[in-house]
Amino acid sequence: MAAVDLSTHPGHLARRLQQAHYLLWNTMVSEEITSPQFAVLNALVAEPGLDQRTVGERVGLDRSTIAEVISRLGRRALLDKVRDPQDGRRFLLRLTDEGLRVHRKLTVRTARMNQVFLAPLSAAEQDLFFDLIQRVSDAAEGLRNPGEPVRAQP
Amino acid sequence: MAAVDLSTHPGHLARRLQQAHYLLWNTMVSEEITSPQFAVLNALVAEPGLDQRTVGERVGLDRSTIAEVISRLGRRALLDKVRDPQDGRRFLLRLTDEGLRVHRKLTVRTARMNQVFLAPLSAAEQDLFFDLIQRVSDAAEGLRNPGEPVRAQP
DNA sequence: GAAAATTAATCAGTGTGCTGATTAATTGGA
DNA sequence: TCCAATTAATCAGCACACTGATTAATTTTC
Repeated sequence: MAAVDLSTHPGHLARRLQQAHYLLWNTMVSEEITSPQFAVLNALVAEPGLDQRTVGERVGLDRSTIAEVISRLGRRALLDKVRDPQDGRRFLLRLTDEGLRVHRKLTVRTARMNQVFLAPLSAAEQDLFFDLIQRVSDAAEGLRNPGEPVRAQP
Repeated sequence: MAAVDLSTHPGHLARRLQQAHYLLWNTMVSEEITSPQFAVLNALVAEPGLDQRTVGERVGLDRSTIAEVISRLGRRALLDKVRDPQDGRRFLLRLTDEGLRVHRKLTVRTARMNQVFLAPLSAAEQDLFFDLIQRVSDAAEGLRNPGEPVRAQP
């Protein structure tokens, strides 16, 4: 009888939070385009012509996952993939007109969904929510690459 | 040029948080047993003899996912699966001695990992972190089944 | 300028997570 | 009692997510 209370385990809470979000996304935003796919579209709106690896970096997806996400978006004709003439290893990515249109539409719906999702928190609590999660994520991310300290001492 | 700032999108933050957790789990807890697998072991320590569906309910995994997780734990001989003689549809689940041993070992390591993961937050902030995430998750969960209000009026 | 190191993308393999359809067993009602 | 509804589990199909190995192109180094 040495069971643990999972409600004090951040990993468990993170998974539950993502599930809750997935649910709401599906009902309020889109059943075709997923949240990571929207993140990729958004990155390419901000910086058209990025290569695949860099897009992955921007949205926090590894090389394999980003490849699949991009191939799906390509299949739906939401983006174009062109070999970089300067560097034959790279593919340069750019949204199609349809991709831009979808991004615009989902931006509106996503904003509405976020409001509903965060409605149980006051404005001050919402800020705190972002801040706390971001600090924990950043710190864990920092443990990954010990070669790049957050602040180097002289 | 209508790109959005993803750092104010709870879904994006939830995904990043889970990634960060996954990373730390792998290095500090186990490369074989995943966090959801540990959650299942933990549920069966708390309530031995549960059926598959109920375990899924306890840890927040749907019928398909819980089936695969359990089949993996069974393959590793961490739990036993026996037909319920009372109800031939159910399988009753119970940890093996090895399953108990693994749960004990991982409980210690998980506690250590959680400390490291939450280290960037003060004790008060950690409480807040749990509270905010839980409230958002619970509220979204509540939107799912409108037939079960949180508090019924008499 | 050719060999070595690096880098972008892909592939194979594993695991989580969801939905819709199906199968098998149990329960409830006419 | 028998037929209908419900329920537990499985299966097929899709999508995300990571690692390690491979391939192809570029850059570095000697």
